[in-house]
Amino acid sequence: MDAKYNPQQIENKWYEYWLEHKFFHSEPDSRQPYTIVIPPPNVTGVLHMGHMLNNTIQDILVRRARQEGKNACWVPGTDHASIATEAKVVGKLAQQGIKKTDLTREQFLEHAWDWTHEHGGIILKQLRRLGASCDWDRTGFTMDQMRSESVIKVFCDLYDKGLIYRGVRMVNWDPQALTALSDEEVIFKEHHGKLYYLRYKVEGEDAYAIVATTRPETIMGDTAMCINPNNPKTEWLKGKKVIVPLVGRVIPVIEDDYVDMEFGTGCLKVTPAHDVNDYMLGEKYNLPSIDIFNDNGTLSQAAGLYVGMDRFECRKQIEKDLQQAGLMEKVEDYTNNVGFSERTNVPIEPKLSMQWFLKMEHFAQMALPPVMDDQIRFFPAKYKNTYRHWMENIKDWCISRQLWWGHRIPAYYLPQGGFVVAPDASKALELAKKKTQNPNLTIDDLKQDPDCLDTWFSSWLWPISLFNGILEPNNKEINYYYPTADLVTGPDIIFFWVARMIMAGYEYEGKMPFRNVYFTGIVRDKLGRKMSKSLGNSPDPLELIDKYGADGVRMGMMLSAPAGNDILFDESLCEQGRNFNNKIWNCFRLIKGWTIAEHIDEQAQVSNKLATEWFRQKLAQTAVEVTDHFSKYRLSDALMAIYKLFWDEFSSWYLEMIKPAYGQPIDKQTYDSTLRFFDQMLRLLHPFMPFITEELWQNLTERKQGDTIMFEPIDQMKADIDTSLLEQIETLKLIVAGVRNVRQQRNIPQKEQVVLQIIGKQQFSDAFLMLIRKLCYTSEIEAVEQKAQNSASFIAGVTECAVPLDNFINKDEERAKLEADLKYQEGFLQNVMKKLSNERFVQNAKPEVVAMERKKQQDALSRIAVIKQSLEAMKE
RNA sequence: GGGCGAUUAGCGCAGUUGGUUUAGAGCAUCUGCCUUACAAGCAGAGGGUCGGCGGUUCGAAUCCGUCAUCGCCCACCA
Repeated sequence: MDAKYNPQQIENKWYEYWLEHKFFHSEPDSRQPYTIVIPPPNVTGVLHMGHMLNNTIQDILVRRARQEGKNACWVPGTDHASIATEAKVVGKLAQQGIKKTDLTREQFLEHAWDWTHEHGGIILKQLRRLGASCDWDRTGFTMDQMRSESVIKVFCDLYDKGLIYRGVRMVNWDPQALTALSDEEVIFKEHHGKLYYLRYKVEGEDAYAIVATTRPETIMGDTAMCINPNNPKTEWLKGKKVIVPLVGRVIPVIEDDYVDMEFGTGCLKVTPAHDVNDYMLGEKYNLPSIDIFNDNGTLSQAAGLYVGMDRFECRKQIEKDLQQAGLMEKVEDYTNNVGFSERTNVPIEPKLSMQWFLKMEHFAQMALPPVMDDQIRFFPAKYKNTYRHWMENIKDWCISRQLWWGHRIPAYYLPQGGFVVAPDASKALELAKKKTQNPNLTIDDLKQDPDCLDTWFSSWLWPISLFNGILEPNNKEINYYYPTADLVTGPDIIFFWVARMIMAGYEYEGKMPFRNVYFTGIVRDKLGRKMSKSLGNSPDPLELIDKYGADGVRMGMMLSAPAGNDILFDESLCEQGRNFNNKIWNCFRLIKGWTIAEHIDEQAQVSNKLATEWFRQKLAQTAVEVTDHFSKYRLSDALMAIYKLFWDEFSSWYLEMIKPAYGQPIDKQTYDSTLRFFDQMLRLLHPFMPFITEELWQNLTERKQGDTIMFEPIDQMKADIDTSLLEQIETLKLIVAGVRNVRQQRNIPQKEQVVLQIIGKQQFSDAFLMLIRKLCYTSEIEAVEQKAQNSASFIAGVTECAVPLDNFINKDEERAKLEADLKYQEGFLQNVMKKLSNERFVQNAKPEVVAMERKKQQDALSRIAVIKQSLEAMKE
C-alpha cells in the first residue's frame, strides 16, 4: 500500500459498484421513508460551487438516513429554465445568423430540444463525480410528459377554481427577452444617473413650471402634471394647463397628495403608460395613456418623435434637444434604484399588457401558519421573518411569459372573442362548442394562447409531480414518499420556490411538501466576492475533484459551512480534506500491518485493556454528540467532532497507547477492538466521505460481493458513559504532555529515558502508569513525598509531577516559571473568592454552581500550596 | 425609507434557557523533530479587555438600551 491515498481509481470503482447493485434505488416498503427532492438545476447548466455545497449536504443527509435504516430516496432532476434556456438558444441561433423571428414556433422548439438533448443532463453526470447517491431511475425533468401534463392540469384546475385570471396590468417588461416578468424576477440596483429639470410652459402665460425627472425620454407619454394641493409653492398652478416641452401637447395640472412636496420642484409629470405610480394616478383621474415604447425598448409611432430610437439613446438626444430649445432648467447627478431583469440584466420597463395572473391571497393564508408555528422548520430560523413579510404583503403572481420554451398556456381563443381553458385542443373544442352554441366549430377555429408559463409554475409542483401526485392523486408512491423530509436550498429562492412549493403542497396534498428546510449560504471566494463567471473567480468543481478527490472536496465544503452562513471558499479547505483522507489511509496501513500474537503478553494486555475501554467510551461519547449535531443540522460540527475523534483521540492517543514495538505482534483482543473502532469511525464518517470509507471498510476484513458500508448502522451506546474513566485519561494526557514539555524545553532527546516523579498520595493503577511510561518514554515512575532537588515540575490537573534533571536544571528559569504560575493561580483564586465571599451569590446561585466554585477554590488552594512549597525548596 | 442578521484569536467560526477552572475548537503562525503508519506528518508554544458606551443582575460574550461598522431582504418618491 502506498503511503499516500490516491482517490482517482477508487472513487470511480465504488460509484460503479453502488450503481451496479442499485443501492441508491428506492421502492416503497414497510420502512420509514426519508425523501429529498433535488432543487432541479437548469437542464443546460454546468456544475458550480453552489451546487457542490448544496448537493454535498443533501448527500450527507441521505446517506445518514440510510444508515439509520430508513428507506432513503433522493430524487434528481432538471429544470427547463424557460427564460435562461430560451436566451441561450436565441444566442446560439444568432451566432448562426438565424433570428428567432425568422422561425416558426415549431422550428424554434426543435432547436431548443436539440440544445437540451445536447447539453441536458451534463450537470447530473457531474454530480456523480461528487458521489451523489441519487436514485437515478427516478430522474425527472420539468418539461417531460408527466410533469408537463401535471402543470397543465393544475393550470386548468386553478382557472376553474377562479384563482387564475387574465387582465391588463402594469407588469415588469424585459425589453431584451421580450417578456413579462414576475416581481421576484426584478432586481433593484443602485443606479448613478441624472435628475433633469424640465420647463413646462404654462398655457397662455409667460411662465414655466419646472418638473424634475430621471426619465426625460418619457415626456412624449405625458398626459398630465400633478401637484400636491397643500403645497403653497405650486399653488399658482392650480387649475392651469401646461405644454409638454418639444412635444407641444397641452396637458392639465391635476392635484393629488401622493406628490411629495419636498422632492424636486413639487411638480410631477404623469406618464400613465410607463410608471407604476403614474398608472395609478391615470386610473384615478381618468387620464389617457400613451404607450411610447415598442416591446424591444425603442420609441414607437405613438411617441411621434424619435421613432425607432432606443430608449437610452433617446434620453441622450432629448437632453441635447431640450438644452437647445432652452427648455432644460438644469441637470443634477442623482442616484436612485432601478429595476433590472434577473436574467438579461437590462433595465425593466414598466409596461401595460395583457397577462395571466394567479391570485395569491388564498395561498398565502394556507402557507404562512405552518412555517410560523414550526410544523415546517427553517434552518436557520431567521428566514421565518423574511417568509412572513413576503406572505403578508403578497401580490398576485404574473405567470405568463412571452416565450416559446416552456409549458404553453392551455387557453384557446374563440373566433368571436372570449376563450376557453382546457387541458388539450379537443377538450377545448368541446367547451368552445358549448360556450358558443356553435356545433360547427373546428379545432382550426381555435387559437391557443402563444404564451408560456413561468418556469416556477412547474417547479412549485416538484415534490408532488415527481411522484405523479397531480395526475394520479393518492397513488402508492405519493402516499409513501410525501411529505418529503428535508429540502436543501439557497435563501435566494425562498420566494421563487420554497414558499410556492408550500402553497402547492397544501393546495394539492393538503400537507406540507417537506418538514425541514435547510438554507445553505452563498459560496463566495476568499475575498468575500460572490462567485461568478464574469469575475472568473469560481473554480471548476471537477478540477478540484481531480486534484483533491471527491471526499477531500466534500470535506472542504463542509468544514466551514454552518447553515445559513455564507462560506468563503478557499482551496486550502480541500487540502485539509485531502490531508484528513491521507491520515485515515495511513492509520489503516498501520493497523493492517500488525500481526496477531500467538502468546499473550500479559503486561501489554493490562494497559491495552485500559486503552480500549477508554476509547470505547470516547467513541460512544462522540457518536452521541454527532447524533445531536445532526438533529440540529449542524453538519460542520458533526464532521469536526469526528475529525477530532479520529485524528486526536484515535491516532494520536489511542494508537500510540496500544502500538506494539516495531515488528512485534499485538494481542488478538486489542486488535479486534481496534478494528471495531475503526469500522465504527468509518461508518460515522461515511456520509461525509463516502468513497474512502467504502474502500477501507471493504478491506478491513473479508467482504462478500454486494456488501457495502452504506447500510451499516452506527452504534448508539445507550449505557451511561463512564465519565470518571474519561477524566482519568485526561489527567494522563496532562501528565504525558507535561513530560514532553520538559523534554522540549530542556532539549532532552526522544530516545533518552527520564524518570517521572509523582508527588503525594495519588493512586494510579499499574495500567495507567504503564501507558504513561510508553507514551513519554520514562524508565521509572516513582511515587514520592518530596520531589528531587534538581527537577522540572509541573501540575497536571491537581497532581504535581517532577522530572529530576541533575545538571539540566536552570534554577532561575525554573523559579520564574513557578512564579508566573503562582501569579496566575492567585489571580484565579481571587476571582473565585470574589464570588464566594459575596453573600448574595451564595444565597441566590444554584447549589451546583456554588459547589463548583468551592471545588475551584479547593483546587486552586492546593495548587498554590504546591507551588509555594517548590519555591521554598529552591531557596535552600 | 422599513425590516432582519452579524460584529468573539491573524483568518473563517462555535459558544444551546446568564454561572462548568479568570473565553473554545479548526486553519494559519512560531519552536523543535525526516522517531520504521503518515513531513499531506509528529511533539510543543504563543495569541482575544468577546465592536464602543450605558443599564439590569450576586454574576453578562450571553438579557435590555444606544451608537458605530458590515451584510441581507423588502419598498411605487419622480
